[in-house]
Amino acid sequence: MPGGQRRARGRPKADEARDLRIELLDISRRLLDTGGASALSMREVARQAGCTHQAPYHHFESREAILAELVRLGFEDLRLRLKAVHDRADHRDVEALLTASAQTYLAFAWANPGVFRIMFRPDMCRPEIFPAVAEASRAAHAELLRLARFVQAAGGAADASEVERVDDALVDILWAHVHGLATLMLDGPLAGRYADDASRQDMTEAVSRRFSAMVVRAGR
Amino acid sequence: MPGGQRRARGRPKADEARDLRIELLDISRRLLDTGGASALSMREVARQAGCTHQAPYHHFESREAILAELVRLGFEDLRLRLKAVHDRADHRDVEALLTASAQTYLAFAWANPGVFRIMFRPDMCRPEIFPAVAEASRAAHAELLRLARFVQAAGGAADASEVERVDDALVDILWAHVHGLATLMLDGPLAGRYADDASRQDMTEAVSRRFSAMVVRAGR
DNA sequence: GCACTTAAATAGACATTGTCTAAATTTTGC
DNA sequence: GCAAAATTTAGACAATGTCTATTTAAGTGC
Repeated sequence: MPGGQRRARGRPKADEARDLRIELLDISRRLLDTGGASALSMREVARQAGCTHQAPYHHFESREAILAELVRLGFEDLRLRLKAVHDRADHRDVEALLTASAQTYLAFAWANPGVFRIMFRPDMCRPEIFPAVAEASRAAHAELLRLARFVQAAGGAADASEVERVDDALVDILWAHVHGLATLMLDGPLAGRYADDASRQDMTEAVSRRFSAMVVRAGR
Repeated sequence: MPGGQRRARGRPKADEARDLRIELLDISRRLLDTGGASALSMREVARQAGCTHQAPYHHFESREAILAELVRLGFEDLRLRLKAVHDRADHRDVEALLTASAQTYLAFAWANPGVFRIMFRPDMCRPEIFPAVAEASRAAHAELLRLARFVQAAGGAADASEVERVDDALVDILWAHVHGLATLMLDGPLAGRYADDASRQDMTEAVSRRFSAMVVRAGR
């Protein structure tokens, strides 16, 4: 028991209260970013939060529940970012919309590497056990479907709202592109090339532009 | 100690010898496929192999070393598959070559889901600690670079061997596409659509074809 | 204002895990 | 035939996830 004043045994008094839940999430995110999923241990989180190893259990049912909440928030964040791009965009320029969306996806992955890495790993936080995660994932996916509809409409020169049957292959191609790029940028053989912020910006822009042009040209 | 005859304490006699190393790898692969990385514990492997929890340490330095070997073999397998496609292909039809390569990548991921999932996770088996893994990864990457060279040559109507400066953005797009698709097929929102073998075949073929056509058309 | 419930934390225990060290037994090289 | 290497069992340890029990403070109904 080195120096640090021992916390009282029961519920803390009102004036020394804090939102441990938020703190735990922040610490977990940091651990995930710097050391990967294996670095996020319940006890390490507790240690960094300055509480006993059991305190977190009052706020989260289990270690997996912490991951689940982070993933849920991650999908929600991603969805909002994509939605913002969509809402602000000039819908007549589908190529620009596509480019901006791709860059947004990549920016999200870069800003939240730890969470991004587990967002698509059902073994890390099982969607059947955490339905809120599944729902958030669906919602983010829906945002991408909306984008695909616009791309399709641009190809067929129709209005986006009139596109009924979404072209699955196109959606797959779009999603796979950004997702694959994000993965490779973080952990793959491209990691080195995306080291500093400036070059990463350049790269993601170049690739996104090139890809969008390809897709739109193919649609015509 | 239920029924099962206890193994002798020292080195086993020659007639009851077995290649424990191979057995451990097989068991590990199975655990990885069915339960994810967290299901692969040193002790569970040992249990399934019918030895004590320390026996595996003679064949692998650590748990991570087992993962490293599986990943190394995975990259080697992937490289050989891609090389086989390349060597057998009609190089005048770049679009077909591209489609076949993409399908090969997806087929590999589908056949080795457990290993594939950790092949691009440097936190699971650190390349700086296992240089053989880094090398195998580089070699597989090189195979993809070769493919990109052909695609570029087709665009410029030049010979593949004359392509000097490889177009980074193009390589990124190619790799990202197949990698993203594989990830989403295994764990992402596309997982459901790729449930049975037949539909998966159809899907991967359709998407690969569509994508290849896009890329080749953009090159012209 | 007081009893009761709920909230939020500490404390201790347990099984499981990765890995270290030691010991045992067999095969192999000379 | 004997020392060295190979292959295994056995026991110990610290760290982890989580269970139960306990303690104290905050809210709630009468």
